Amino acid sequence: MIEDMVNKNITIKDVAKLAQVSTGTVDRVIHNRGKVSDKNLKKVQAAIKELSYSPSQIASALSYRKNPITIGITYPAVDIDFWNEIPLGIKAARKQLEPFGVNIIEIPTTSYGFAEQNQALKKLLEMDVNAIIFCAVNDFSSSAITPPSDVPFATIVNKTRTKGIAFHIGPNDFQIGQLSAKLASLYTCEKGNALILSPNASFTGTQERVAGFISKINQEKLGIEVLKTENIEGESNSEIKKNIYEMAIKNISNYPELNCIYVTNGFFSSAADAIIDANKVGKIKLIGHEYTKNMKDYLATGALSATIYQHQARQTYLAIMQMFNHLQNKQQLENSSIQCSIIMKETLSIVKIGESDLL
Amino acid sequence: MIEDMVNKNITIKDVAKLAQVSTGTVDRVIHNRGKVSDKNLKKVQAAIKELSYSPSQIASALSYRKNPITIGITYPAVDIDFWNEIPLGIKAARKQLEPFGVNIIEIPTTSYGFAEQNQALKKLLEMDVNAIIFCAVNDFSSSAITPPSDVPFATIVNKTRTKGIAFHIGPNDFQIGQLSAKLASLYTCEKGNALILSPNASFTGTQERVAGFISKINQEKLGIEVLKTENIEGESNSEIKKNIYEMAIKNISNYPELNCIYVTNGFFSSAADAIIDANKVGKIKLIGHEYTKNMKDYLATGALSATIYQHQARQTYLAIMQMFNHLQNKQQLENSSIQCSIIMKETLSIVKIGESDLL
DNA sequence: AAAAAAAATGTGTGCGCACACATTTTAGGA
DNA sequence: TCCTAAAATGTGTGCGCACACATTTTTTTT
Repeated sequence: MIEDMVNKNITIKDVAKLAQVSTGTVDRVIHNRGKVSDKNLKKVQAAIKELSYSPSQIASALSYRKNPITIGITYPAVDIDFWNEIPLGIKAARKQLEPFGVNIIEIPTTSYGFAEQNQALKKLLEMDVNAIIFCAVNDFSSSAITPPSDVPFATIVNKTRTKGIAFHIGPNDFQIGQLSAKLASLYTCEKGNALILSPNASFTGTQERVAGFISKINQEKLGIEVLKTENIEGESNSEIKKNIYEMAIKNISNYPELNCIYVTNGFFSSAADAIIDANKVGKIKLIGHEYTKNMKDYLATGALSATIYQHQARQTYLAIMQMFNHLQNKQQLENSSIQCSIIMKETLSIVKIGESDLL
Repeated sequence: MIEDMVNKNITIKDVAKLAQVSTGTVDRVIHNRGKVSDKNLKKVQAAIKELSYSPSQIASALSYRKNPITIGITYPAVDIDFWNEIPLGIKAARKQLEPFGVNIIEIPTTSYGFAEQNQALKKLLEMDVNAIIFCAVNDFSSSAITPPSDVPFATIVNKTRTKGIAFHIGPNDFQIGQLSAKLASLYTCEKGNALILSPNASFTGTQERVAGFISKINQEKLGIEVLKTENIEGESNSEIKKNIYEMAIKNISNYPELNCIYVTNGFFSSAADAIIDANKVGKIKLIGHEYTKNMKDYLATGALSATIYQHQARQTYLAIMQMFNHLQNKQQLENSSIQCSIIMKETLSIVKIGESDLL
């Protein structure tokens, strides 16, 4: 009774003693290394249960330093604010895991192409990483990308239908599409005539958002009519931006009643420019996605009303941390959706961005 | 050159070797234990810098287990959803820090009273805690509560003007008051006639929120007129709720043009009930604060439009973690504001609540 | 100048685990 | 039954640090 009060740490030794075996045997049981007789296996398992023993993470980590864990991550290093956040998450995870002797290898790709992504994956596997985090963009259910079978493989940002994925962390794009519709409704006082501009419309996330947006409108009396939906593609970012701008200008003049534009990703600024140039600031409400460095002015003037931000740095950080906990402490892997934030003029200083965003 | 490639861990031994002293001396320098000659002090500091050495957290933690860190926390265990979240944050921190041998002692108080809070503080100090987290409610600038001088003392939830506080983590109440005003404006299409109900109006946070709300309206053309501001007090929660309800009913009948109620804390449900009973659902928009278990129905029917939630569990968790990092790794302490979330029908499944909210 | 006190410095052990390696036990074959 | 291979079990070392304690050096006192 009194001994119970003394919060003595249960160690592998205690287990060994109770099970009447050596610490080596206990170790073998814990790590499923085999080479243990049935009799002792059961005794040790019983002892572990009775003492409710769990290995000390730090002692374990200290010991592991001899052959450290390596986690690989690949992502598109396309120079827009969206992707620039990924390395911030990596940096934070690296800092936190460095004392644990964890090695994080990052291989950025210069494009969204499957070929380059596959090459990056191959490189990581050649470097004998213990796990891989993959920034998904296109849905590669077509098996353009094949997750390795021997190494845990997780995705962030965009969900895919591919088999063999250990876990996924990302936004629920359908729901944030619905939320976008609600914001559009609020900003237009339930009298909205909306244009949907969908850049990179082939990406899974984009499609989900549009679906969510439409579904919400049909499902509830939000007072929004979608006048037109434009899918916008382009070879380069600048081309996409140009096309968005032109498409916005065109539709603004085509539809005098237009009072709302929904841009389904982080390219909203081109639409904002169009609204400004068409002298429609305040008259046309713009709803978009993500956080960009230059959005502050757009918010201040009202050229942009609100965006929904998916905290990419946090996604990255969480994925790495979960992978680490899995490798080191055998924690189970599970999908989780990331919490998204509404960014408006009034929340700009409340929402945490990028690195400041991790906890 | 080639040696640089081998990512050898720099240890205290390497530092000792370079500085031509023993590891014991290096240890003394690192921990400011004194008893080191000036000459050696400088040599060691130089060596640490040259090797850019930083102690291994895990090895340190393992060693510390001999006399573990204890963190004390006290909070009002008043049985409302708001305060019920604090223990969730404690639980999560405890789980994460348990392998580090950290002890977390919690002393709930049954009231908001200074007397009981002081008693809890005293108890914690008697138990030789290494740090204290204090859930502030009233501003105790009047020195009703005196932070101990020898133990780091942090506050969460409400900011106070008291001296000697190591750091504070909490919402920026003025800003969320401003955001509330914006939401009120959006939901009333810039044609708002608002009633402010301010329960526990003596609390710092409440006052700040009202100030933010009013300031935002005056500062921008939000199209809201505040018809009346009611400060509501009461001896018990049930009395406060009753008073809110009655005050709402009274004002609803007094002001036929009333179409918006702002409740400055988590007691919004009484106002929602009043709106329902007055048959004004949809006509009067209700903006409140925090998350409560029963809010889902209010949101679904439209009796409640939106609240702003301050993630109390996360505040608690972050405060404990920061304190731990300070004690164990000498990390510097700093104030930080918590990210708040807008809760509306459309975000209910996106926002993370309570325990699920920590990362 | 020797003795005593104080300051500075060095040494060694344990924290709990992982894993290589040594030793013992058991099973299999002659 | 004895010998050998295989299976099972036990032992010991290092991971990097904190801290008690032992030892050495310097300063002060007589």
